[in-house]
Amino acid sequence: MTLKALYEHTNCEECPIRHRAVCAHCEKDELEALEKIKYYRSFEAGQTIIWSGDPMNFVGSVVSGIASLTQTMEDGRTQMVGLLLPSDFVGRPGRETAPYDVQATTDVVMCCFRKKPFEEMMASTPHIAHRLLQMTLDELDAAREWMLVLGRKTAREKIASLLSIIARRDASVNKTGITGPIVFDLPLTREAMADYLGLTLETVSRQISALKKDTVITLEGKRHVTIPDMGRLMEEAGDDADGGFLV
Amino acid sequence: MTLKALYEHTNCEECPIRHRAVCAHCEKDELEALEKIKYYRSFEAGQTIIWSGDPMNFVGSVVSGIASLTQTMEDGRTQMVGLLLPSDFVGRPGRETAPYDVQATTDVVMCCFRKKPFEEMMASTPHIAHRLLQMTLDELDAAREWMLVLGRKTAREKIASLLSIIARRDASVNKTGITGPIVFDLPLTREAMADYLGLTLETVSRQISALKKDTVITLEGKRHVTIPDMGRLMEEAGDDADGGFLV
DNA sequence: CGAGCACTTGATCGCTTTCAATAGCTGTGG
DNA sequence: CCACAGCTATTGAAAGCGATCAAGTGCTCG
Repeated sequence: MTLKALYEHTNCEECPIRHRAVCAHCEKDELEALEKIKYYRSFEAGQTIIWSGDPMNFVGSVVSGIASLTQTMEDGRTQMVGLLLPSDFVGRPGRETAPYDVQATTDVVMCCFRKKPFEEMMASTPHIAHRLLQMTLDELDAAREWMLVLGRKTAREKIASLLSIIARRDASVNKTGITGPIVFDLPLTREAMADYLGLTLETVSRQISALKKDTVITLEGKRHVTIPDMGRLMEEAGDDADGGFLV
Repeated sequence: MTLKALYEHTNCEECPIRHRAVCAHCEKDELEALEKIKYYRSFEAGQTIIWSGDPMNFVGSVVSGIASLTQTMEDGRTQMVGLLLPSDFVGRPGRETAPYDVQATTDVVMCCFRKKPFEEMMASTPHIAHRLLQMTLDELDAAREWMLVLGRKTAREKIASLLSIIARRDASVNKTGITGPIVFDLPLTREAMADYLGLTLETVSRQISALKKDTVITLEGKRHVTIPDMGRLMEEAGDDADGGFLV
């Protein structure tokens, strides 16, 4: 697999997620120890990385691409409960089986560690445990933010909220200022957006069309989005346009 | 305040949440250090413990009673994003201002630490940091479980889910077996349940009446609930009655 | 050119909300 | 002791939003 080969010999110092991942606070010697037990795996878009209920032999970080955590009810209803971006961590030290499906939404490369050695490292390396705590607290905040979206926002507000999150992340990665138009590609299908937002894909499609008609967004093709006025989008999301960027 | 006096001199060894709270893994000497910086505060039902946006001077554990984390939109829509039971932790080390309102749902007693000394303790006491990581991961799981409820379940299933959670917790606290009827008092008003479930209080009331009519539950007064058949309730919640108790 | 997939759009249905009236309970004061 | 305010909860009727069912578009790939 070409992607895998691409990452096979990357060393941690040059890793694109070095400063944000679970290893962010590690000293040089700690990094070397991690380097010895890490390995890369790549997954194609659509592939299931881990099945809910299966034993988890490894933990790891998303290096590139987007993965999702999904819960499914017996009758097939599904809800996405997490969106994993580069640097996000997968797996819970100490847990035996996976509680959710983990799926590659785009092509994904992960930096993996077998669970046992990683747990041992964690016990002896406070920097890793501390960083993991920080990241988990951030994820908890994000999950709670999303509970407000799921529980109380209208379909239109839900779409605007999702677009605003993706736009903000993109602006922060690309160091684009928050003035002027923001342009990005949607990394999710309509169906994935629906699973994230607790909607049907038809409703997602309709609301995107409506936002387009009202010039809150512009579309080229199905996925390429332009946000002419970020403040406007955040109003549509029901967020306070002032406070929103502090997140 | 009498409640406060009641807890003023409690020592940690006898503390009812000793084995579950953030201090659970502490050794005797670590506990003594914590003991020196702790203090108790009590709050009456309905009181706001912390206002969203306010500086957080302390962190702490719920000793008794129930508190809730709530987010509010500008137009007044509110969503509960966390239910804090005894032993649950409030506050995030390293954070300056509170992201949510924390409200006392019943009378509440908290074991508090000023933030600064607690952060210092945490840095020097891996047992505390490790326990906090565990607890945060558990909360994250609970939040994600709730995202499925909010995003994909019907009103009836939402109510059944909430009742089943409360019933399970009660059964585990009281060491009641899971066979035979379960009896408990609802600690939440209809409005609080609605805020938790992303519903209106009218819908909550209607669905409770419906579950009563269908003998899934029995009510004495407005709050005293009997669950004759837990398996039945879990079916109504849309959960797998087999797997559900493993949580 | 046709199959397959992602997406859009239309029409209708039904669940939850909204608006509104009422009941039951508790505490207060004449 | 009763009247009444204030609160929580229930119930009814109507409206609205998103789901469901269904058809059709546009694109890519064999």
